[in-house]
Amino acid sequence: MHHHVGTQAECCGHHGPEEALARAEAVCRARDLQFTRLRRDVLEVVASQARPLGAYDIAERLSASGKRVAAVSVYRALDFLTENGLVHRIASRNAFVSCGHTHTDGAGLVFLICRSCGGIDETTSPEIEDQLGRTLAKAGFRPSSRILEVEGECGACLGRVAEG
Amino acid sequence: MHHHVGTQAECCGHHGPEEALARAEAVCRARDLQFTRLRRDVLEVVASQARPLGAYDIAERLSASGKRVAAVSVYRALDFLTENGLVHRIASRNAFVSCGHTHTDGAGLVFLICRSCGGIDETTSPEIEDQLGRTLAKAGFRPSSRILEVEGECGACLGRVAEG
DNA sequence: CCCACAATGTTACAGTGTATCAGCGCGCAA
DNA sequence: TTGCGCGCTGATACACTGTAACATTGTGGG
Repeated sequence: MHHHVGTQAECCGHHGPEEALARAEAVCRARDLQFTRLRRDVLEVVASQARPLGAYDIAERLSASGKRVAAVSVYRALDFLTENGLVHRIASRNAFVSCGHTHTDGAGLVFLICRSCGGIDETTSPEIEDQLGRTLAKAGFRPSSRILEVEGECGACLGRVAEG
Repeated sequence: MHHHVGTQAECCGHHGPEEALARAEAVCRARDLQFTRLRRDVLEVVASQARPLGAYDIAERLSASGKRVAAVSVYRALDFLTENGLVHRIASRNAFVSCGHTHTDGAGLVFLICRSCGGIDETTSPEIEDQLGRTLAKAGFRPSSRILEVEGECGACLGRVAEG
């Protein structure tokens, strides 16, 4: 399950950076790819937040620790990470989140973005995938990729309001 | 039905500008809103294409007929049109298409974007909506808006390749 | 050591979207 | 008719997002 309270009072499901880094290392070792310092740092920053971060935001955070990191470098690292399913781009926000799944293959993801806390949760639904497949087949359309992003209020924020 | 061949050899379902303009006029009259010249022109340009157009692209086309139209004006018109469900923004492309439905309320839309011809088709699926609703309820998430965009190959382009 | 190649640094620039303020048009009240 | 208010448009400037091009560094294999 990807619903558990994080260590930083986040309101949405969120895996910490350790888990993301471990998975990234494993993936890169398996595929014989370089998990370089920059890529590691970018992933760490992204995974440290439950909400999606913009590339320039990431660059700023990385630059805060002395050595300046240009946005273009961040973009390259993000390209690498997204290609390998370690982070996802949120089209409706021009921002990035670390992937919270031990990756099957990148299909079937649903992103739940909370308007109140800005947090993002990632889930999958075979049923939706099924129905979408049927709908596409009926339309004679062969899909190669898709995005499904929902904006609203997450359970934690709804509960918080209810309590007052 | 929103699947019919347009008059300009488009490959995807596409309603011409006349229909879009007529609907826009009706909507604005009903809601007591101003369907100004600029808004009309922007909608006409957007509706004349089966593929999504960028705001700057629209501005260029409008400027072609003598009088220069700045991008900012186009954005304002697009804001108006999207707020009233007359055009939709395609997040994965940073572009806009005219709405092909007599609008229920804006929910449940699925956009099919063809990689080959660049055309876009708009459809709805109550079944997907159902499943999505269930998935969100299970996650304790209250949705306020959503986007579902699929990229791939449309039927016409698949057929064209098959024939050779 | 040297070479090939991948990754990063740096600068410049293109594309997308917004803030701000000024001018314009039009209805409406005095 | 004049003046006012208000929404729309024009125009400039700017912020944010993303990419191209080329130099430099690092890394691994001959």
